[in-house]
Amino acid sequence: MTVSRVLRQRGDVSEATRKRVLEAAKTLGYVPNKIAGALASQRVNLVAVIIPSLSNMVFPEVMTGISEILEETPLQPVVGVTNYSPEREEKVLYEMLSWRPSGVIIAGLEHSDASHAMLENAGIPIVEIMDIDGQPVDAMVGISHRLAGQKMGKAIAMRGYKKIGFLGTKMPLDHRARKRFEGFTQALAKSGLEVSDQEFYSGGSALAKGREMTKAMLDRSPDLDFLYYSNDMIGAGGLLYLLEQGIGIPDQIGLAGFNGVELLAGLPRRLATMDACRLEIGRTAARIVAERCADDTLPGGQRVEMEPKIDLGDTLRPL
Amino acid sequence: MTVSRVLRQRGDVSEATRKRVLEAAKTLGYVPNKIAGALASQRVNLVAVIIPSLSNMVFPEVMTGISEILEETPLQPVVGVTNYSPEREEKVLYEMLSWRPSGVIIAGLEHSDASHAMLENAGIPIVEIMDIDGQPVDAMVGISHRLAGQKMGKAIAMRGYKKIGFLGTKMPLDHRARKRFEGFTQALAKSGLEVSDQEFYSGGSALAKGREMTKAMLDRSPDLDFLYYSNDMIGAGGLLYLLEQGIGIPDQIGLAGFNGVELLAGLPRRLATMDACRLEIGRTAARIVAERCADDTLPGGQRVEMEPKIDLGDTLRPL
DNA sequence: ATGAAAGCGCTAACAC
DNA sequence: GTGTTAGCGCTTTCAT
Repeated sequence: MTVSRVLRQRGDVSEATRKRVLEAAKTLGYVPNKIAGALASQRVNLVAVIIPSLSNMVFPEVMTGISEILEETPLQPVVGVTNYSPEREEKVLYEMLSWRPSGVIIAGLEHSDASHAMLENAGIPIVEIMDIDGQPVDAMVGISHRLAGQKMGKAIAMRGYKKIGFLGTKMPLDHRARKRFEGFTQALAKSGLEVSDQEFYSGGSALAKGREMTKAMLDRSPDLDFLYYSNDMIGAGGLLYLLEQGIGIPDQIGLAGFNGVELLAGLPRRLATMDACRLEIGRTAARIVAERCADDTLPGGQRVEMEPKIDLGDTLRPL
Repeated sequence: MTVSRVLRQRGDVSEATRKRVLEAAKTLGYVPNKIAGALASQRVNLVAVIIPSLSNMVFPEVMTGISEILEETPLQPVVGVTNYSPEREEKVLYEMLSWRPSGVIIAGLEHSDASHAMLENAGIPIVEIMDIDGQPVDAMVGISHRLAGQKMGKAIAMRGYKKIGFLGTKMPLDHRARKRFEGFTQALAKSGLEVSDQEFYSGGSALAKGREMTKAMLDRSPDLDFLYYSNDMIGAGGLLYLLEQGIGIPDQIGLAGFNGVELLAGLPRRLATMDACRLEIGRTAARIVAERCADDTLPGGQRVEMEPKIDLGDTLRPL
């Protein structure tokens, strides 16, 4: 009836009745039932955001970018967390799709067959984020992690480091970390270098792990002159450890991490790192979804590649 | 029809037809429409989780606890973020309630009148988390931040520190930080002490801010012998700064933070802190919601107080 | 064990 | 400008 019209502020309603309705709604504590509304209108202003984790700075920052943009639209983000498990991703995706959201923003390009099928058939804008080394279902926005690894590998080789150690997460399912590593070794190979030692961890405080792993690796391979960490948090742990040991940075040993987490700003020495453009990725993905929801004649398949910028910090020797 | 029965695996369905239905569903790529289901059944397996922020370790950990418990139930968490703004909280709450969730888990005890009214009238289990210094709408689980502040104040006074500085967030809306501060000054007062200097920040990298603020404060008040930080991140920044300056910790200056973030484990010195029981709070809140959803004859009004445990670390002098 | 029918609380399209 | 009506795609209840 008319009530619906005023609550949705559309159509022509006289000022008088609108006032009456609004007042009645307030005194009755009326909260519209979106379920019924959505069913009737075949419209749900929810955007499913599916990410692997909330506990490492990176995805919260992506979320910030997404929320920021969606705030100016009728759309609302709903997050689902997969813990880097394809099975959970499948389940979460299924759950979310069954609410018929207006769009999906999902981290990564690799999904199980079933997830892939769901995304293909959803009939809504799908934006795969973070990574662009692969084939998207629809739109994608991110950086090339392979390139990011290459850039860092090249920067290290150019600076004359020779004996390089790699420290990372033991995450066969973190495809982006894997691609970075691949790019990294590739770039080293071009300069005739290779990774001399490596160590992987899982779980626990990243800062503490970085410290332990660094100690373990240097005890084992004291001749290393560079340590490349797969994320800034373990890199920070390593940095603190080396500083304590009085090891010369960046001459005796150089260091680099990945991510550009703002945490680093407070460290005694600025760790070299590479910005993953997380905020901008979130914003761009949200913008794509918002635009395509607003105008469904728009074509899909957008591909936005961001440029991962290297931040030299103080832990690489000068050229 | 029958299809509904097999998909929901209830009622008596012959094995033969079940097979047929399942097969058909798979080949058609059928995803049930939860909207229609929810409307018809008046049941929505969603739990609204409303928190102020995702970017400081603390709420992700609460989320972990919640997810962990809900995973074993049909319930699913849906998070909304308020950025410590009562207006946004109101909006987020309204949005979420209009989806008729099965329960609400919301951070804090202070809400706008409108939010309060919505919570009271929602007719579903409401669990207010983190804080127990106040009057809950329904259930609450958390710690007493006032007590946490008091405990730390007492510990400091007992150890003979006299000139105490406080460094915290400039967050008039972070009621928990405020209550901790109140408890803290109260405990100091009991020993005839007071906060000699204080400084507040907002925004930016907490680690860097901790460093800057510590420098600023010590430049201004060089005679301070204790610094109490409202969170571990700025505390860690301060610790790193003091260590660099070669200041004797904990003798010349003692330090303490708040939260027990696992980050600390990797620092060169263990910052004294106080555990806020975040994981356990998330778990308990989820358990309450799950139980009450499963059996709606259960009474409400649960009150669970956790014990904030002090962790002496290495930055308080011994008794 | 299966089918039929009546809603759930809205929106959309159409009368008035 | 306002009221009326017919669904939206399920679940539920009641027949068969």
